[in-house]
Amino acid sequence: MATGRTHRPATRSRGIPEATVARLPLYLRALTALSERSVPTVSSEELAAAAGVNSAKLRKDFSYLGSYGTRGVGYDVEYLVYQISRELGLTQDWPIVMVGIGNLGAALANYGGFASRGFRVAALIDADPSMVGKPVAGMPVQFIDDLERIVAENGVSIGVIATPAGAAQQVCDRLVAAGVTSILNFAPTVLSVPDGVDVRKVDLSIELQILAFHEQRKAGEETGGEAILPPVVRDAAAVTPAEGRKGPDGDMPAVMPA
Amino acid sequence: MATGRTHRPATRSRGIPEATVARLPLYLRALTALSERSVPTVSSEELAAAAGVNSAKLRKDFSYLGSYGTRGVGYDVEYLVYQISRELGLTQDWPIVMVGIGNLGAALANYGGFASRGFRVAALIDADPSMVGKPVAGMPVQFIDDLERIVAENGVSIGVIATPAGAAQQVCDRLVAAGVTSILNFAPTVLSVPDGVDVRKVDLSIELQILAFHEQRKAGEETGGEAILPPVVRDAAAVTPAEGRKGPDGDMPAVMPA
DNA sequence: CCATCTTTGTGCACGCGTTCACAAAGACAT
DNA sequence: ATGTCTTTGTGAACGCGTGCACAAAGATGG
Repeated sequence: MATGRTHRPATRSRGIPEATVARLPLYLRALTALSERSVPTVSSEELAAAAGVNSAKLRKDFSYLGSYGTRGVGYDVEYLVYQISRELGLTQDWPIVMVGIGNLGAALANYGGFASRGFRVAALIDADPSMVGKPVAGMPVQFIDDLERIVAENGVSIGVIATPAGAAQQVCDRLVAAGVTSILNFAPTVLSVPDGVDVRKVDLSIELQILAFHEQRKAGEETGGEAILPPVVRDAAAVTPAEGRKGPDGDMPAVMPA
Repeated sequence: MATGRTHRPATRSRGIPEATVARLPLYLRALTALSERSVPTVSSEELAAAAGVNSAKLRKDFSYLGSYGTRGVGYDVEYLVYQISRELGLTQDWPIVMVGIGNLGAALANYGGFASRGFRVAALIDADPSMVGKPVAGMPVQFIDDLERIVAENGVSIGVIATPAGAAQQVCDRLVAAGVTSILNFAPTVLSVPDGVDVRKVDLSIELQILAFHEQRKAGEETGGEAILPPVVRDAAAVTPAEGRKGPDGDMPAVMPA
């Protein structure tokens, strides 16, 4: 299992930087809102504020796409919407399959943001026979045995995994074998995929843990002026790693199960 | 500051790099799995493989926490689980409130990963009166008017927003005013918060759009050796931005509504 | 046509994060 | 104790992303 290469070499010289690509949807959303209000043009300063980024960063981002602005005026909203949409590949229709129609999967299927921007849910797939046929988001759930057929018949290249962690890798393998080359993973697991397959990962509990870290730091700082030592616990488990290797001693607080 | 002979981690300063913090939950998950299988020690190479990262990166990440490994052996699993948990602030209990109990909010409330690692859902809040009192994930939904009281009584410092986009900023303002200093936002909006408040954002459609970009590039590359021009459309809207500013002309494909 | 004003596009410097490569440190065998 | 072997911890180089600051470009007005 020497796979596991989830990140790409990113040696695209004339490519658009990853960080820029990640912001393009942000700009697109802000521009769409302006478009709906029939705003004809927008300056980098205004658009940057709406997207929550620095204006210099925004201009540099757009410079990778080309010179689409007019100096002294700004950017044409409609034109920019089209250019970014095209760059992101949203001018075409992307059929996607969603595997794992539990609580989260059903919520995602119902989530409007999925279907609204060029993405079309081609099928909902689950491994639970009692789910099969039940309508979710106006669409009958299909059995996982049909996964390969569904992917092939619909030309699906993007899959969404919302299964439990234990099933995710297996589902991933089947999706990849069937021809899917991009995966959005909601299961709390690291997926191994061959080269050429992109995986993006959304993990709810990880985000919370990152917030908790910052929250703890804030709380620790306002306690006093201590700048070096952590605020609280520093006594228990303050042993050297070597001697801490004994066997079944459960003095650690059970922080989590899975 | 580069003293060669400080046996203590003096340069621990106080700042763990953001990128490292974002990976700590990943390591923690892998370590927890090892712990459940009663694996006593693990090498950086093995753990890195399980977490899907480079082993050098993992060692450098751990070096920010201190010298918790044993050369020639590896890391003590239980000890490392405890150290990372403490660093992330997971040894304490974090009460959180979730606002917006629609499809997504209900799914999140039911999602085990939330409650499992030191986080406790203190309250579910919604603005829809018909939702109030209904049990979701074994907990009655409360009305949004009680938001401030709930936050204060439970000492909540972390809030999760799963409302529609239109309501997110308003809810955010109320949470912040009530004392919440960390927000996890699932609504597709840019939130404005005062300094000192952390916001993390999970946007499902943005992730899909990023995947679509890479997917399009893959498709374009395998078409042929064209290296400069984009694969397809290059005729329509190939006008200068200046003259494209006319009024109500809908020749752009309607890519999305909201 | 010229002057002025606005806003873009970008060269440049800087800081962060990643990766390599290796010395130091400890385990283990003899 | 000594040597060998394994694995950590980290110095250093490198590349990417960010933000500043400004010249170029075009609009606008006289």
